[in-house]
Amino acid sequence: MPRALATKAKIESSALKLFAEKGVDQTTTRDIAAGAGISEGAIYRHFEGKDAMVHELFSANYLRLAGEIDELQGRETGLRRKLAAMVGAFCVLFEEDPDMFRFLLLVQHGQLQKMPADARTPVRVLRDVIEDAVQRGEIPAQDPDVANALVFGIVLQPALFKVYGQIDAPMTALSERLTEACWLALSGAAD
Amino acid sequence: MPRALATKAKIESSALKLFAEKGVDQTTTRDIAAGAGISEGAIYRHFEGKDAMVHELFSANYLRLAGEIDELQGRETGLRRKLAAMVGAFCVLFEEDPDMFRFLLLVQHGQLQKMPADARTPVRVLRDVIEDAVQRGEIPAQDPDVANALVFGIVLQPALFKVYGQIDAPMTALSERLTEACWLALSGAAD
DNA sequence: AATACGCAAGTGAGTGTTCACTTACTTCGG
DNA sequence: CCGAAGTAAGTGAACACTCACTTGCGTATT
Repeated sequence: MPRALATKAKIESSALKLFAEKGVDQTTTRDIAAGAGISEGAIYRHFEGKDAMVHELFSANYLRLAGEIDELQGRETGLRRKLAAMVGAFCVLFEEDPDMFRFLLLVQHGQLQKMPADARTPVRVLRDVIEDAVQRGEIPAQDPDVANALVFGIVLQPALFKVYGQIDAPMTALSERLTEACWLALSGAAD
Repeated sequence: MPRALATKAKIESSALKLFAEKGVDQTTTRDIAAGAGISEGAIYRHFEGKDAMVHELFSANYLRLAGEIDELQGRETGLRRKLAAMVGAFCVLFEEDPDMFRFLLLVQHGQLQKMPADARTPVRVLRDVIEDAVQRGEIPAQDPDVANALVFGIVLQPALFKVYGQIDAPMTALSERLTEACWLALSGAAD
């Protein structure tokens, strides 16, 4: 890896960790530099500023997550199997890098609006899957945005509880339970 | 209302609105004073500081919410009816004061840890209801924390989507749909 | 193969601004 | 008339960002 990219990666990893730990506003550029083992000024060789850094970090990780979920979902047929694949992937990724999810959950409030309207986000990926399932008659007709929210809630809230230490079990152990809950919530719609 | 209480209420309402709109860190004590129509110094006659104000605001509203939900739940018998009462109350309260919920959702990350461990929070209220239902054999035995997370996710995520403008329908219109989803998620447990 | 050159990367001591909070003083109400 | 409530101009600290300078690396030249 070229020197520049290596440094940028060190900055990103330090920032992500600190942001997840203390929040963006409580993390200073000094902290980030110290964590990365470089000087404060060096940050500005790689990022336009702190805000741009947060946005870049959010956008890259959020879209990558969408891509991975979309990829896995595309390999399966039928809503039930697609759900299992997506939920399973989310759980594995969460266990692999909890800091990243904590960061995404933490800053989403401010960042979601800054995403281009046509961006392929996790929200859009899931929405498409649900609309397709309705079209095929796999689940009853229902408001796709509400259905979307139900699935997101069922998956994200346990992750949040895990972050807060309110759930001990690893997310991967909950994968099937969550998939089943999503399936029931979507098939039992009386909309 | 005595003058002092009236002023404090004006400060609280201004702060809550601004916090919900721009986030705590992007809201200055100046903004709050301007919104309340008083001088900046006056804030410090009523609050120890900004941090204390945030905590007070969070804690009071969070516990009041728990109290109201608990009250309503206590009047019903059977998990199904208790869920309907709690979800319904949440939806009505959300419509009445969306800023407050946006505020609670926004600052919870930082504030939840500061709550005393024995505080009667919404999380505890719901947990008790679920454990009781398991005890009575109304739903299968299951991890109460996971069950808790499912219900919270099913109710909160649609509210979040509403805050983000991703759902148009008023929360009150979703009340029954959400109650049903909670019920299905809890009864269909294969834990 | 050795040297010189140019530029990207890195440094760290500023710098100006913003902001929470203070203080000395005034006004109001019972 | 006294104490609580309110004011407005500070004050100091923190912080994102800059700038003048140095270091290190790839490449071209001899």
